[in-house]
Amino acid sequence: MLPYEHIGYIGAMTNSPNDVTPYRLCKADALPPSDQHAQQYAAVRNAHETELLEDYVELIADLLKHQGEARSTDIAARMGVSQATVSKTVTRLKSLGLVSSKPYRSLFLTEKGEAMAAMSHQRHAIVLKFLRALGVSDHTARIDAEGMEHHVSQETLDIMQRFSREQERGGS
Amino acid sequence: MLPYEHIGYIGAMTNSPNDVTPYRLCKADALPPSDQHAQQYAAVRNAHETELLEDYVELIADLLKHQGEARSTDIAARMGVSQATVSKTVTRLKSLGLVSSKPYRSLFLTEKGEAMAAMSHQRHAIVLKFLRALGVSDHTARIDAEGMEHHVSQETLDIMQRFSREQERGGS
DNA sequence: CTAATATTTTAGCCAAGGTTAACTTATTAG
DNA sequence: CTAATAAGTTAACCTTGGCTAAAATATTAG
Ligand SMILES: [Mn+2]
Ligand SMILES: [Mn+2]
Ligand SMILES: [Mn+2]
Ligand SMILES: [Mn+2]
Repeated sequence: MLPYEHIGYIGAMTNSPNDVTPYRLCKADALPPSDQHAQQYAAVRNAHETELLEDYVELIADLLKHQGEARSTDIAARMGVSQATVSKTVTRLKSLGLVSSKPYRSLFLTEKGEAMAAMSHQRHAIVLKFLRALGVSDHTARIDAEGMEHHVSQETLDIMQRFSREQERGGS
Repeated sequence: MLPYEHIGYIGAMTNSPNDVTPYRLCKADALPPSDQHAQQYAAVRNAHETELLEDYVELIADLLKHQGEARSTDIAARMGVSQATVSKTVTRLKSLGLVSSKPYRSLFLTEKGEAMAAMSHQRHAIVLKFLRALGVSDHTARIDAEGMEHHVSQETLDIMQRFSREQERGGS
């Protein structure tokens, strides 16, 4: 399958009345049709809604696994925010049925929370491994993966995984 | 340079008193040191602050280039939000010195706005091209790029660009 | 020129995610 | 056991980025 099959939108419909744009001028970087463009931004807004929740449950799962318990003071330190912020977000996580806890006590994940944590963790790992396989330094890969992970579709994840696997074999 | 040099954090310092985690159990996916971990999240929060601004100036530049003017009604349609939302965000862009306009008239970019738009556009283009070169479908690549672009460091961008270039030559 | 329509702005609302400061509860030292 | 310290919560505040409904301005049709 060849890349660059759909470059630009030469034949795309445009409903603006003053569409006198000469065909030749905007070759490869014309605007996508309005509705598709809107879909792109909507997908990003969508990702933003769950981003923080995913990071929290992932971190809580990691702390439970590696430290035995997930205290909100650790979360605050690891996230680099105040404890008050953690407290409020945890309240939200509880109201969403992702986390359970008694006041002043350690945190736990619900079934739903564990499911989300597992998926987030796997996705995070795939992206991180891919970036390292690409040749990105560990430090940078970790930073980029933390943000990118929330904006990578399943299709791209599959391709990233395949790439890492091939790299692993054929890697010099 | 071999990948997977720094896997995990076996030798990392941990200051938690109840650190009885057996060495063998958490091999490849131990938690990074607290301060580095916090840096990751801080970088993401940082990106979130400019994300929308970047998308706006980029879109405004695109509209100016392809349609001759940037009306807030077009922005609203392309972003998939209400005109009121656009109006408010444009007020913010103006207060940040990125956009200029007279009331009820079309929008323009300041020098600063154009600079930001140029950088954002280039970064966006690199990410999109990279995803297509990887083999991701055009539709998915556009969606993923719209979100990923804001979380990709210069180091990774350089590597993506090199990858796309090599793909272009050796591509079957 | 006037009336209808389209565009832009404003006002009032909301949720998320951050802050500091003050308070409450747990844990630890003596 | 009590006092000091650590951890967690709550209250009050802020900015961002959404929304709807209403008002103001521009543009277009007749
Ligand atoms: Mn993650
Ligand atoms: Mn993340
Ligand atoms: Mn962009
Ligand atoms: Mn974007």
